[in-house]
Amino acid sequence: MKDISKEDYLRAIYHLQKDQNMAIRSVEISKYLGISKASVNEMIRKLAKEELIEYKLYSSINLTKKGIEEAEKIVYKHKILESFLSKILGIGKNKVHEEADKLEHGVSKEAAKKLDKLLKNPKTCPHGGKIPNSDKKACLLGDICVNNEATVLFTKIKNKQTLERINSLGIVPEAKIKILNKIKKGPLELQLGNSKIAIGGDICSQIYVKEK
Amino acid sequence: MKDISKEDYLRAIYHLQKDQNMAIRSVEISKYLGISKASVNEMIRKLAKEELIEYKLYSSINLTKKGIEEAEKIVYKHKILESFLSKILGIGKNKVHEEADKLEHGVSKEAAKKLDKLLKNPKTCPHGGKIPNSDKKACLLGDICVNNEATVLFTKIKNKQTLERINSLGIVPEAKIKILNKIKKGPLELQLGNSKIAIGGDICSQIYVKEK
DNA sequence: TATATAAGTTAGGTTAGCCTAACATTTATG
DNA sequence: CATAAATGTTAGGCTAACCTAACTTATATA
Ligand SMILES: [Mn+2]
Ligand SMILES: [Mn+2]
Ligand SMILES: [Mn+2]
Ligand SMILES: [Mn+2]
Repeated sequence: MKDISKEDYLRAIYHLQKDQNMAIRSVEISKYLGISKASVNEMIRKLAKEELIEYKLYSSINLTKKGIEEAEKIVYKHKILESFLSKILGIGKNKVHEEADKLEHGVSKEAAKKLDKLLKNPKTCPHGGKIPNSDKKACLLGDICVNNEATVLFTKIKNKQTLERINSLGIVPEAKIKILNKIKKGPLELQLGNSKIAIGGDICSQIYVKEK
Repeated sequence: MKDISKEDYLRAIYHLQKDQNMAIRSVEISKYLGISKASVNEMIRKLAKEELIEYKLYSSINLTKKGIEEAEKIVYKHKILESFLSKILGIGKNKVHEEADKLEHGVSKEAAKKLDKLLKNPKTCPHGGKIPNSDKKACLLGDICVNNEATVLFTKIKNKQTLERINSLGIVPEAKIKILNKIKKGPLELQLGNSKIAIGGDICSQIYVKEK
């Protein structure tokens, strides 16, 4: 079976980037997957060559739009399988991740959709993680039009200070936002819950969202 | 994921040996799996080293008892998965083999048993093949005691003429037999349907059965 | 801001599982 | 029973995905 490793890397990167809400470091993939830094480095280059991730020498890593698409396909299968194993087969929640990690590479899109339906379209996996809807594609916050609404996926910010600021504004995964106003090459005004905030255009191109 | 190839080889060998009711040739594995003769030769040696098959240079191949056990584990998973994909998910019968071929390596024994129960313990897969019961272990016909009953699994006969004779007596996979009499180092007398037949002791050690 | 520590890279290797081409042995058949 | 065809083996090679050890670059902190 092909691409098993690539799929595991993509799912790992997606998970880490969402978890940290920023671009990730290769050592984290190494720790998450239990694979040496050298091997991770090798795979990182392959994924970059396929334009699934953005990566420069000695720098941090983040998924491209194409990478998010691919990652969500496998995350979707993984979480649907976990739900199936847990809710329908009654297998312990502590065991389902490991088994889904194997099955995710073999299950077809068709079968995953049928499982989804059988489960009555769950929103989350047994561990509480959101099951992605890969029908809606990710884009950058800056691409959303005025008056439209979107959900934050995660950012690709590199700097920790910048991230702190963004997080403290409430720009975190799953946050719902509405674009209020856009000034050419200037800041973006948006509604987030009850508060209105403004974000620089440069940062807007570092935030992945999904349009509602 | 480890042992994927080995499991595919074991399932292929089990299928072929049962299908032909005799020891098989490596070229058949090659054709069945779409793998070169050279590669099959390589794997054959590994399986023989692990005592999963019996094999001598330039000779035919058959599963050992241990090999049957291992093969049945994967055949069981394969057919249960096919049944699940077909009957519960409603995936076309023409597609389920391919998908089960991938999933069989990742599904746990526990999950397979739960699927089995969910399906209400089917006896056959969507293509009509018997789902093996790996609780009962295979042994040689000669090992069965007088008055006991058994089901033929398959033979490990090498010679085509010998096989013809055995097949024509009704010693074919799934045949039910009862041992009527055993003469030390002599022939075995057995009941097969309405007829009583006698089989030489040498042949008895070439027929795998499962005791009832 | 110098230096220690962490992170990332490179070089060199291993293993499983595949391949083709050439050669050896067995089996089938005229 | 000789020879052609089929089957099996060997030699040599390849790729993906891993590894360790040594080295380079970036980051943290005193
Ligand atoms: Mn999981
Ligand atoms: Mn996996
Ligand atoms: Mn099948
Ligand atoms: Mn398989």
